[in-house]
This record gives sequence, C-alpha cells and structure tokens, in this order.
Amino acid sequence: MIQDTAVSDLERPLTPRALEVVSAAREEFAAFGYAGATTDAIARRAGVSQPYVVRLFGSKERLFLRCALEAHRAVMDTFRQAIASTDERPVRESVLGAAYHDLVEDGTTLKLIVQQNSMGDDKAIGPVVRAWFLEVYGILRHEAQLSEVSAREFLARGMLINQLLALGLTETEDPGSKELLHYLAPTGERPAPGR
Amino acid sequence: MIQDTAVSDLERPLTPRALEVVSAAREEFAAFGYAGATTDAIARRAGVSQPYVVRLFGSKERLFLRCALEAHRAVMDTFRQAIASTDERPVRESVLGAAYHDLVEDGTTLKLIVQQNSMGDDKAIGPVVRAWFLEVYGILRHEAQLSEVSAREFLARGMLINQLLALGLTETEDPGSKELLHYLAPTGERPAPGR
DNA sequence: GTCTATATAGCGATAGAC
DNA sequence: GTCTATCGCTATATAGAC
Repeated sequence: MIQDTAVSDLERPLTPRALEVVSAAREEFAAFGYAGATTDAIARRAGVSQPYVVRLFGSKERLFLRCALEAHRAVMDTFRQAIASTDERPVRESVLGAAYHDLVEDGTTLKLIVQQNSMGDDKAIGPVVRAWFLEVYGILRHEAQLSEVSAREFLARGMLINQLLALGLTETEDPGSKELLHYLAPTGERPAPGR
Repeated sequence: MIQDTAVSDLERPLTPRALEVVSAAREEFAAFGYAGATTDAIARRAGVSQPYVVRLFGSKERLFLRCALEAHRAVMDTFRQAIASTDERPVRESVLGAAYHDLVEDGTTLKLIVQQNSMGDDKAIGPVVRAWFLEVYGILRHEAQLSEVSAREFLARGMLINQLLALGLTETEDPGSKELLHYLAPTGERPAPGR
C-alpha cells in the first residue's frame, strides 16, 4: 500500500544520477504499472544496483509517487502553456490539441497517466489520482474556458489517444487500425497529399 | 509472463464453485490489475483456499485470461445485441449508448477492460488486447455502420466513461465532478426535473 | 472436490564494506 | 555515492491427506 508522502519530499532536488533512475523508473512504471514494475528492472535499466534504487528514494512507493506527480505536472504545464499562448477564450481546441500532441510524442508520460488512472481502488493513490483528474478537467473548463460539452469531448478524445498509446496501437502496421489513429495527427486537418 | 493458452481451454465449462471463483477473480483483477491482484485475495473473496484457486485453473495467468476473454465478449455481445435490435443503418448512437450503459452499471467488466488495455507492453497479452480493441472498433464501423468520425467519437466517449469508472469518480459527491459524469446518464438527454 | 502443509522463487528492503 | 551480500516477506505453485 502506498503511504502518505509529503509533497515536499517528492520535490527534493535530485542528483544527476538520481534523475537517471527516475527516468528509468518512469519507463518501467509506464509499461508495467506500479505492481508490475520491479525495482530490479528499474536498476538494470538505469545501470545501477537494485538496493541503490531503494536507497535513493526510500521505497518503491515514493519513487512511484515522484514519477506520477511528474507526469501529472507535465500534462498541466502543457495545457497551461498552450492557454497562455493565446488570448482567445475559449481557447481553440486545435491549440490544445497541438499541445497534447507534444505529450503524445514522448509517449511515456501519457502511458504513465493511464497506469495511474487504473489505480482508483488503491487506498492511498486513488484519492490522489481522482483529484488530479478533476484538476485537469478544471483547467479545460475554467482556464481554457471550454464549454461543458467541449471540455468533455476534448477530454474524451484525449482518453482515446491515451488508450491507443497504452495498447501500443500507435506502432502497428495494421491497415484497419490506421483510420483509428486520426486524432494523433499534429493538427485537426491533414493535407492528405495523395487523395 | 502470460503464456500462450488455447482458447478451447478458456472455454472449458466450469462447475458452479469454479464460477464463483471466476466471479471473485474478476472483481480483484478489475480493481488491482493482473500484477496487483493475488490468488490469496481471490480465494478469500470466494471463500475457498488459495491452492484451490490455482488448482482449478492451473495458474493465475490462465484464470486472468479467462476473466479477460469474458469481459471482451461481454462488450462485443452488448454491442451486437443493440445492433440486432434495430434495422436502422447506421445504428443510432443513442441505441449503442444505452447498451453501453448496461455495461457501466455492472462496473466490473469495464474496469477489467481498462486493466487489460494498460497491458499493451506485456509480451503475451499485448497482441491479444490490441486485436480485441480493433475488433470492437470493427463492430462499430462495419456492423453498426458508423462513419469513421462517428465511430471514433463514440469510442472516445466510451474511453472517458471507462476512465471515470476505473478512477472511481462515479461514486464521489464532488460537486465539480458531477458535470463530468454526463455521459453516464442512461440516454443522451435527461429530463432534469428540478431546473 | 477441497483442504492443510509446504516447497520455491521473486522482490523490496537492510547492513555494512569500499 | 555506490556496491555486495543477504534478510524476510509475500505470492504462486505443488504434494498429498481427507
């Protein structure tokens, strides 16, 4: 069970080495989830010993929380930068969509978000991820000033993209799946040069 | 790692007792995922001993695959029944939405789907869930005959609902979250008697 | 068909050397 | 700051009794 960890602890500055471990942890947690990832795999990916990973962060739980908070902030910062880039209100959805595309490109962040969102029944992290989710929705509604319907539809498209990323459908060559990837294009409309 | 298991094995008929274990397993896997769930918790929930759970299905993996296949079929059957209930083509989205609402009510099935969809990086189950996802999309496109855009938007709304379910946001009293739950209403429009 | 007892392995965490 | 050695727990799986 993930314990209550002070945010200040999660924001403690890290040595370059520790940052490499966080990076490795993000990949492992994004791919296999909190329960499925192992500190050993994280250590091997980072090129350090397993006990050192635990030593650096106190526990697997605290390392996970740091990764999770980082992913959440990446999403919020991305939207806030997009919102700050224009004076239009409501912010055009294509502006927000283009910002989201940046998150899609790194891949890991959104896959980690999917893992977090599947932990609603976890006693400790459940309340946290619920609050985070509502926080993102709040940004769309009150900072980007999207209507109720627009915010919901935008969020829904985001959730589909997240699922496609988590599933790994963005890397298949399946012809039938190509049309499903439409939302992943950088902007709403693509030129479609050939036809 | 989840091994290759013949479908015939997953369809072997079960004794009433074994069905109770499957039911318990579905709940545990839906809440905590494949890695996070334990055969011990499944056994306790079903009121049997832990070794008996393993004995009944051979391994935790095979039990999970049975639960996963069951959830996938529940989704497909639900859509196919809705499609068969009308001659209109494309099928009206409200008809499909109402059918989806039945799945929302039991809760477990869609939470299990979310867990499965977060296992794209699993060597054995990844390819399976990718195929299943495309199968559902195929039903929307070619059996319900939704347009590319309609199918995608409908699927996107479904993914948002799934996330809200997995997060447990359907059970909160948070006033700011209420408007987000709009899609969970039985039909598109609600009377809203009070205002 | 179902249990108790137990083997076996994997993993997170600790101790202590360098 | 980082490693090696290792502990102790937990979890899956097996053996065998009833």
